[in-house]
Amino acid sequence: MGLEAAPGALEAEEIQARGFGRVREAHAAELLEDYAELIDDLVRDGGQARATEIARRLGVSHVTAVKAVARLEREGLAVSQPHRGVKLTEEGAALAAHARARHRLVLDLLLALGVPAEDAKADAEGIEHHVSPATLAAFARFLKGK
Amino acid sequence: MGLEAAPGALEAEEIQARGFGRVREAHAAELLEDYAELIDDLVRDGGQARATEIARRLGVSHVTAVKAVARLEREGLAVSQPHRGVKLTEEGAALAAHARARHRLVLDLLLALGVPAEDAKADAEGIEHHVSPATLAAFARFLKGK
DNA sequence: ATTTGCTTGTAGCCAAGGCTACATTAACCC
DNA sequence: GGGTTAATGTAGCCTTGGCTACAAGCAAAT
Repeated sequence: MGLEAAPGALEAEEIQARGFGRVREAHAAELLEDYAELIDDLVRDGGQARATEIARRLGVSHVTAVKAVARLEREGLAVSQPHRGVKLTEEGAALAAHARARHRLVLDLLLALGVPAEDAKADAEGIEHHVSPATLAAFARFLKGK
Repeated sequence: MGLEAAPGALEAEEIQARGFGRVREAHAAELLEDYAELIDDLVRDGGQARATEIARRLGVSHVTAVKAVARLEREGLAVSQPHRGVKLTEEGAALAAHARARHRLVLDLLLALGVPAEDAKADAEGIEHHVSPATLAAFARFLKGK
């Protein structure tokens, strides 16, 4: 593979495969982003992000939340002390900020296109993780030019 | 939970949790959709959908593709004979048609918003699975009114 | 200071979606 | 027909993201 004739068709297939690969990577990243974003939210308007609270907001068991937090720590995005909640590191906060901005933009776009608020909120949650910078830029352009 | 005061805040949290739950469900469904769509493609313009070819297009090992096909069969979406390729059942074909239409619409929307073709293709692959009927309808409306 | 109750932690399970390495089977070309 | 090559299948492993059930810790009320 790689040095054949008929480059058109082959390229298209490779782009397709790459696309799927990208989706798989996005999935791996999205959990971290969701957790980071939520922790940031909780700290902002509560001062603390407790595992139980995180679990409740995400609709998962506390164990799942704790495991996810452990993963955040492993990746250097958060720190937590046993009974004193979770805090984001600088890197984690940056990730959260980025995710939040993207989320906001996606949501605004959906609303601008006339999607009902509830659906827009729910869909934005899923869509945001699959929006490349190029697409995000296009969204921003559209919203500005409106 | 459920009978407290301050219904506003609680409701918002529940909507959030529901949104995340929806995303998780979408993930479980999307693999099936991707495979169904691809199999449909391959059968259309090749007559056959072989496991190896599916694997190549998706950028995964043949084993992974075979396992996914087995899951499609388990769910009644496809049938396959050992060395004679995979075919979609009626239900599988319906799923594929639905996924294809949605995919097309998402892609068209991205293109209409000025996203470069390559990025649009890659992003559509990820976004399509998180677009609710309401959002899809809004996309269609926008494209028509353009 | 004890009890009671919420929050954390631990153990052990499951399915999905990946992989590599090895075995088998079909197909095609002499 | 026999052999080579490519497609399938099988075994066994890993990680993620879920779960339940049980154990331990902290805090607050009596």
